Amino acid sequence: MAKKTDKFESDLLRGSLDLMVLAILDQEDQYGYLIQKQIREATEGKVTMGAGTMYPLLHRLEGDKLIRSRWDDSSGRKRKWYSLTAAGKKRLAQRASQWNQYAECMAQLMQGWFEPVASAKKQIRLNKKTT
Amino acid sequence: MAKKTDKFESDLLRGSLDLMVLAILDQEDQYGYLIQKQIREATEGKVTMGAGTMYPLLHRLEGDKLIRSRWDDSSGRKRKWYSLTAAGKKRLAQRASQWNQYAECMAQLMQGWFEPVASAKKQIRLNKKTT
DNA sequence: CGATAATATATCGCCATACGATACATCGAT
DNA sequence: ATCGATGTATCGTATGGCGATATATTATCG
Repeated sequence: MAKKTDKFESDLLRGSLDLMVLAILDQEDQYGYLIQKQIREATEGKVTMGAGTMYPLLHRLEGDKLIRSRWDDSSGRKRKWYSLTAAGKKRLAQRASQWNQYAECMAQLMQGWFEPVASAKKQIRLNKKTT
Repeated sequence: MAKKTDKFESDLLRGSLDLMVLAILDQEDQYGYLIQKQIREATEGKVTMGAGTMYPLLHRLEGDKLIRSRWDDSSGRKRKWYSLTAAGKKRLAQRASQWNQYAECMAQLMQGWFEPVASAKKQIRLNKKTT
């Protein structure tokens, strides 16, 4: 019914949004609002995380000690900055590998329905090793 | 907590199990129990769909007119065979394309954390076009 | 022949989580 | 003063995968 051609269904995002956030925080520290923006821009608006998804997720990750937060209002604005913990980095590696395997499984089952993922081939930069 | 290294978390499956089933039914008609088996074997046990997931999903797809069922007990066993409808084929194309795009988005965001998906490169068979 | 496992479908309650709505506070610009 | 953007937070709802459970039939093995 909903004719939203340019946005993914939430069930597709489920179970990988945490991975996205972890990956973004691995690059550099961010605060929630920025992460939202980053995801939106990096995916050309195809993946959007509302605040109602973002903040609970961040709290969950912090509760699991995968990320750590600190308030900073030195720039006028009060912002809660998050950074990856060691456990977070480890989890990121796990989840990235898992996602990768899952994508392979899908490829296996979706033979004939897959177009080659051009970007995935070109933009791989193995500057970090998974596990 | 759960140390299931060789099985994916259910949230990862969420939103793509229907796609799997659709893709399998596109190849040939199947009944539930068989689909379960197919998915399990095609993914080397890494993706397993319990009956409590399978049948409700099948019912949902049928309710949406994406698949059609017919009982057959000519082989001794009573089996409910499912086949794709025209709407189902269309949906499959949509969802496959969507998955593909999503995988690209992930690749975008996960730069440096992706290993090359070897199988995805080799086993692509573009015998059908998406959209 | 009786017991057990595999086949086959179905449903129920639980629970995690993505979402929209809403709230609230601050800052810059008009 | 007002308004929009920034920034964080929480609540209720809906969805759907999961384990447990039920039920029936068939095949197998002792």
